[in-house]
Amino acid sequence: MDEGGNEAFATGDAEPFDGTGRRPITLADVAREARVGESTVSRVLRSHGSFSEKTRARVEAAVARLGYVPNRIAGTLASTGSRLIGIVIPSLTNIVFPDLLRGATAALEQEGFQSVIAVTDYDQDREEAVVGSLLSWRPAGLIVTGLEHNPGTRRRLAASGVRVAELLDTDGPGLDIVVGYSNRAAGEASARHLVGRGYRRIGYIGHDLTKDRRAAKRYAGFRDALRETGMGPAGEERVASPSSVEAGRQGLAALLERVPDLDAAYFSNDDMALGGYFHCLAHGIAVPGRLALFGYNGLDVGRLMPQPLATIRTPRVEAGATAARLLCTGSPATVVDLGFELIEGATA
Amino acid sequence: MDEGGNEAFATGDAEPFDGTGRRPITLADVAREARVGESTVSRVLRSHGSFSEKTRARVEAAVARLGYVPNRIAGTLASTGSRLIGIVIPSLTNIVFPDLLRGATAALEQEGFQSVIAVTDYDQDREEAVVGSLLSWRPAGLIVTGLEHNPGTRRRLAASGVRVAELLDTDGPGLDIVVGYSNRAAGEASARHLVGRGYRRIGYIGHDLTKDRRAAKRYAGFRDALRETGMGPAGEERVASPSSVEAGRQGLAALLERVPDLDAAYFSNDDMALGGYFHCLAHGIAVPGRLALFGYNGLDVGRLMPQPLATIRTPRVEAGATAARLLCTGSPATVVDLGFELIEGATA
DNA sequence: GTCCGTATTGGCAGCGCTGCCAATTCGGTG
DNA sequence: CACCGAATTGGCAGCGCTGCCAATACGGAC
Repeated sequence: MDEGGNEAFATGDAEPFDGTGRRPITLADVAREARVGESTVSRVLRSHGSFSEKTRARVEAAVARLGYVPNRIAGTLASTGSRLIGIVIPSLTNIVFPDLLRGATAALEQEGFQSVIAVTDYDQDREEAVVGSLLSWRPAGLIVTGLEHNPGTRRRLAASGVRVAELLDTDGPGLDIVVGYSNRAAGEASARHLVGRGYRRIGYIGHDLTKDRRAAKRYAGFRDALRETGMGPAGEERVASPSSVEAGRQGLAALLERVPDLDAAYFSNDDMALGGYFHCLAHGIAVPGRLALFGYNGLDVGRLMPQPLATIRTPRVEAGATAARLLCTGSPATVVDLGFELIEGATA
Repeated sequence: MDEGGNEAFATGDAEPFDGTGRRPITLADVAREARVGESTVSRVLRSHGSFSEKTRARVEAAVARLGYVPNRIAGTLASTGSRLIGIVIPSLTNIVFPDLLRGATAALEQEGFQSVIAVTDYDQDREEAVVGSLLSWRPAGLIVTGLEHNPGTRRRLAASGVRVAELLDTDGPGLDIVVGYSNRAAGEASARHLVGRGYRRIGYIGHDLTKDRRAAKRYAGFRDALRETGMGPAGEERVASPSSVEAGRQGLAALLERVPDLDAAYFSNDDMALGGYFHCLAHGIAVPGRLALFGYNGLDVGRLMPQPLATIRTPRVEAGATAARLLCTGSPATVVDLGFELIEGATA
């Protein structure tokens, strides 16, 4: 009607009219603006195939002039594989999973992939649901945590044919790619270390092991290694909540109540151990003279305690990065054991 | 072959053959299997439009038989709006951002949306890049952190017409939806609280404020409030690294070296304050008798220290959830100030 | 039994982009 | 100056799904 007389109507074929937020600009608009074919624009934008320098400049100028943003939804649908990787983690509360995410998203970005994340709250049924949800985005790959999945999840993964990387655990058979370390061995190493340092009344303070399978494996390794020495745990306390500083503090308090002559405490992770340390500080319990403390994960906070925490450092960021890289590069199925490092610290 | 005599081969008319990893199953396959039209399948799967109970059952049976997983890429392209929300955070190292993510993804999931996250490392140029990248997924909305963005980011956001929620800061003009609290007011409240408790030689220990704009605003509020009382900070220490327990410990050590008669330390956040607390423990500095400590964020760990940390609790999870909900429901532009809570603790 | 309004249903044209293939252009070569 | 292989380029058919609209079925009211 008025000037130019158009707007939403893509009437003839000559209505670029990017305007101030009307009809979204498409690749066809760019092609018209640059006076080249659509496929040429596509080639230039993806630096794929051949085109002259002059063409590249024309296309780039048109893109800039129109403020064109490619539509990856359309691009993904048209091409074979997507550039998405789904990441499934049990929790965002425990810093180890953001660490894993950090490694994965950094590597993914480098390879030109984007990540979609989902959280299960340590619930296998929720895992099945979010895996289904992620699969509907037709990702190039999926990163999941641990090796334990319910049958529905396994079936969906298998049926989808999507590559899968299972992280942070190598104690058991994997589906495809496995990147991590042995939680069982970590538990054993912790027990042996404590025994080697002369502790004899060693207790365990853990959280809800039915949900956190990797913590359960560490516990099993710890317990079995202790039994091999003929002693076994001097006492155990399982807090019915997820792991946290608070759970560690309460757990140690409760255990000491029941087993006053404990000389060492093995916690299911560093957060719990930090809670235990706070309990000791608050109650004047000398560490490690009266009670030794041992954690798991090797968090920064443990290193900076007045007495550095004895713990096991796990390569979480590296595991995320490695898994991402293997998925992006289409590695064959494999198991990568990144190992762990025992940190002697000063609390045990 | 065996019982029932079907399985993979829906021998219909032309090679359905889902088989074990062959041609992916599409909605058309389901329609053929259920002997209904494609649009009917679509309607049933989305519970949208009308169809008979008998049809629903037929379709659902076919879906189950074939193990069909809808392709959201195609669905999104065909329909108008996507069910994706992009989330841009500066870091995954500081637990406050996973907290924000937690609130947002939980609310998003409830509304049937999925989140795509990107990390900027506190770099505005990287923010511009990741915003561009997220926009190419044509999200229904974007959640970003803070109010400061470079011109390129603002231009892209405006041009895209996508709804935006800016989080964790209300000190300044927003683009669209703003959910958070005043960092400036938090800094002021901290300063007034310390002054009110009788401290007079109050120092500041912070991290790299050129990148972390919200921490800079807290500092400004803190400094200005102190100046109003006529005293101003007794000393300042800026660690050149991101905030961490280590930075707090080193920062306090350095500041005490220069200003030995400090009677209180205000940290840019709880992680830093925890580091400071560890320094005090390690060096026998009585808290708060000899030195008071004040943090920011209200992390769990602070509450569980032998002496609960004096700090300000911020509603991070709620901010994420609120922003997500406002975006999903298409709320008009608005500013939601969630406020904060001063926790007296025992360290100041 | 006929007719009409409503509940269901199917057909098909795109959504914006990529992959394939044919068409055109460009530089030498003989 | 005609000719040939390589480098560029454009056309167009889908990718799998949704939205629109026409077609059909159903269920009383007459």
